[in-house]
Amino acid sequence: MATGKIAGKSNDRLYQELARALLEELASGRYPVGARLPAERDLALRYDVSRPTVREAIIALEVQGLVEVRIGSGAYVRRLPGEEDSPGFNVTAFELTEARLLFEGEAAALAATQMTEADLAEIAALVDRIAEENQDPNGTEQADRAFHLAIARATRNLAVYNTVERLWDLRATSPEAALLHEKARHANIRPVVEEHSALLQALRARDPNAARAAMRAHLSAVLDGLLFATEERALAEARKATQAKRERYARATA
Amino acid sequence: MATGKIAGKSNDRLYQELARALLEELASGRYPVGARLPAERDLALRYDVSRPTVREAIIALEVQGLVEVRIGSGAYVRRLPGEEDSPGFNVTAFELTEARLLFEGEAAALAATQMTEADLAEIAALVDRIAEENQDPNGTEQADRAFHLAIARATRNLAVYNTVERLWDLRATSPEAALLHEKARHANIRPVVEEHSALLQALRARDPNAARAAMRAHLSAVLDGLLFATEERALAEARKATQAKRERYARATA
DNA sequence: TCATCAAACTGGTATTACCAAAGGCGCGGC
DNA sequence: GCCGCGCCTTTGGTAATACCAGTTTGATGA
Repeated sequence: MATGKIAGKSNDRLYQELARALLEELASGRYPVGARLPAERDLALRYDVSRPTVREAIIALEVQGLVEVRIGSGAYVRRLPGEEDSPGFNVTAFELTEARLLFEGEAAALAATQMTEADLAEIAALVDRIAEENQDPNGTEQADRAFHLAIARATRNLAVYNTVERLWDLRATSPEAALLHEKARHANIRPVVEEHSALLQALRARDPNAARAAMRAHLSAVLDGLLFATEERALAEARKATQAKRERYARATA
Repeated sequence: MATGKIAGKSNDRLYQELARALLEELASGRYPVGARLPAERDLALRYDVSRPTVREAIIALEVQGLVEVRIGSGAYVRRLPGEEDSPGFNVTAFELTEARLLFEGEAAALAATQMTEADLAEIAALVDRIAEENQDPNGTEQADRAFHLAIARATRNLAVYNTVERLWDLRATSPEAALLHEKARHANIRPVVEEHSALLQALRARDPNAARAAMRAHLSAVLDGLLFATEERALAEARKATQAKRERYARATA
């Protein structure tokens, strides 16, 4: 038989060892997404444990969202381990900014129609703050982040806010992305303030279409800055691909 | 007694109901961090379930890091629910769908210009699959999810894909959201297939604006379904607020 | 007073049984 | 020959019980 008994010398409880063994089987590709795991009784035989133990292990996987149990049918693979653990592992700075361009553009549009006066005041204050901190690169980044998050919060939609916040934080996941952003930031502080001001003006007018356009223009400029800051040969390909994407998209939506 | 039997009319399995009941007890502050839960045998008596079921529920909590089980001693509260685990804890089904409407609309538009023929073929196949599974509500949901994720993947942007996937999975975070969606799903299977087909057609034409419109129409219909399925007075307020938001936004963007 | 040890308590695992849902297979009708 | 209905097998869901292995507690005796 392929599997046999589990190691057994671990301090873990049996169900934990079994869950780990199953996890490895999932990672090995033996059970692709959508595949059905062997029946509980079969697993019990294979691993030489009792059925309650098998159930405990499967429930552990189920709680983690790895498998989905259908009564009378079986346990099916829902997603592979490691797919969600590191959310944006390979996400590049370009992809990230492209996603922000699309999503935050819509967030700005929604915010323009939903925000309160208090939201507006907070956003306006943050535009000023980023100008004040123009010496400290760290403070600038923080103020920039606060500005974008304030707009997201003004949508009065927690899911939107949470998504925008996460996209911003994903930058920290990739060292290259963070470095690239910092590099691009050194070049141009002033344009950012101007773009933010334009965005604020659109929000003041409560014009969703103008707000969307302003946010897209802003992040489009950020994307340009990233492309400009890219010199390394390692990123040249990604840069080229990104430019091609933008052109294709721009042409089709024109 | 405070606890008594568990509701019992849910579609959840017993261990899930019990886990939820225990979760509420944790949230209520009855068991602060460090406190010991009643013994498995006691819980079994209190909730009128068997000990294996109690164990399954405790393991579900343990996997989520909420309790820590010490052999021979008991299960101890490790941290309270909602402290760190669920990013969008209070996100409602309405907020979630609204966010998806905005973001997935843009994802569809981008996908229309970036997807490969293979992407298109996969998406087309998933439209058929959801029609085939129209009897099995569980299979329908899975096919629906796969369809939306395939479109996100066709953007060739990992950040976009990841965001869409996360928004979908956030549904599972909130029991009410999942329940509401399931309820709304029972009413209308056919429209979903038609809307997906319309979306596919827009993608085939590689028309980003049409794709965005189709996706927005689809999720707008989903949102309508959710609003329709909302009867409980507890949700009435949220429903009203959501409708007001949509009207305000529609008026401003018209 | 303190060390020791046994009994009670607690979780860990196995076994068995029975129920309900799902799915496959064959029979029978059309 | 094809389609549909129903039985029968398979699968997960739950319960009941027993026994083992750690932990805790407290009673007992030095």
